[in-house]
Amino acid sequence: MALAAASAILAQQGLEALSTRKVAKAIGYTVGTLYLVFKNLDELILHLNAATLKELESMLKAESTKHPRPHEVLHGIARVYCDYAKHQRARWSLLFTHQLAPGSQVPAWFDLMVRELFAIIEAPLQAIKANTSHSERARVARALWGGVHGVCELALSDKLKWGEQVTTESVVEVLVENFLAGLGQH
Amino acid sequence: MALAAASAILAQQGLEALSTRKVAKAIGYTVGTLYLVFKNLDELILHLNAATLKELESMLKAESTKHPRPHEVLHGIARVYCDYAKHQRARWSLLFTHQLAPGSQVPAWFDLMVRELFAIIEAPLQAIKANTSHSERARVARALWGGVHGVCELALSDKLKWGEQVTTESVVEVLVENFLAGLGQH
DNA sequence: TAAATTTATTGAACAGCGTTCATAAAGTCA
DNA sequence: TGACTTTATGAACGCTGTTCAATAAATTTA
Repeated sequence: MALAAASAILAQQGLEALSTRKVAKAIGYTVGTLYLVFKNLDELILHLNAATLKELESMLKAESTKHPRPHEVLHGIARVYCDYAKHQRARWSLLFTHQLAPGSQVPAWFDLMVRELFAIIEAPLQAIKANTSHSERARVARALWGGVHGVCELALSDKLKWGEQVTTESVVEVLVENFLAGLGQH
Repeated sequence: MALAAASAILAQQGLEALSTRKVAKAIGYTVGTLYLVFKNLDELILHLNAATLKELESMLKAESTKHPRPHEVLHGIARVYCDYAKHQRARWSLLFTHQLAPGSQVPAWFDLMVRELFAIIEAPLQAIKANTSHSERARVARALWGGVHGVCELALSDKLKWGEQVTTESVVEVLVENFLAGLGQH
């Protein structure tokens, strides 16, 4: 209930509007009660982020099966990723904006979810470049995905300051296209 | 004074610790006075970000002159960018974390600074691929830089979940290397 | 110099935030 | 019914951004 309410607040009122009191009120309880379910707001956000990761994962996996060739798979999931970021802006932002308190670290099960997401990208990369070491494949996947993510982030927050005929999709396209072309060359 | 104090707070106590009261106290004034200088916290941050952009610009420009070949220039400034992000974490984060209130938009002089930063990246790209249209060059520069930025961001906030032998620099290296290789191919 | 006016500064106030905790209500079992 | 456990409350604390009438200081005018 709390997670659904939080998700709704994010969708309707944005990142900044998310607060324990609003979530509590939305589900008909008081703040104190919410703190019996979640240790603190960070933990609530963590679980919300987990749900977001799950959603993203299923969407990317679905897209993966649509294309026969690995290049198309990567272009496809990049596009899906951008779309998700655009349409679920606040929820997506929360994934990255949220930085946990210094000292504490993300639980292992969350780490695992992230790794599984990266596995979706590593698979077609493996198909493009076979016989690469595990760490090399991880490096390439993270370079590509960090890249796609960065373009989405800057584009959505309007920080790339491009002209009008330049769209987010076309920039992501350029990034993936050139990266994969370069990858095939080596 | 206020900007210097804010910068110090960011460096010593991190992003979250930045508040109008702390800045005011640090310069020996009360909150009210600070609001006579800046309309609100957003405006203070805007000016702080402008200073950050200036600093970044001069560092990237300095690095640009160090290398004769455009490939080396781009690798060099990518490295400088990562270093800056790593060592001035909070200030750098503030550049991107900070999202202005809905409706209002960044002033024109700030936009111009961003465009000038991108010009530093567009120059070596122009050398690599001459005879490309203005908008195409803008697209390529933003794809590359969005990418480098994304890798830095995810790496610094520890969200890429790679193994231990994978460093931030090596991932950025992979991204730039492959992108430029692909660019040369087309 | 004295008064008038402008400028600079204050500090209290408001609403909201995350978080805690003694208190109270509701449910369970003997 | 009484004892015990679970569930929920709401007031409180210290923090946040922001505003604004009141005050102090500096400057200008008479």
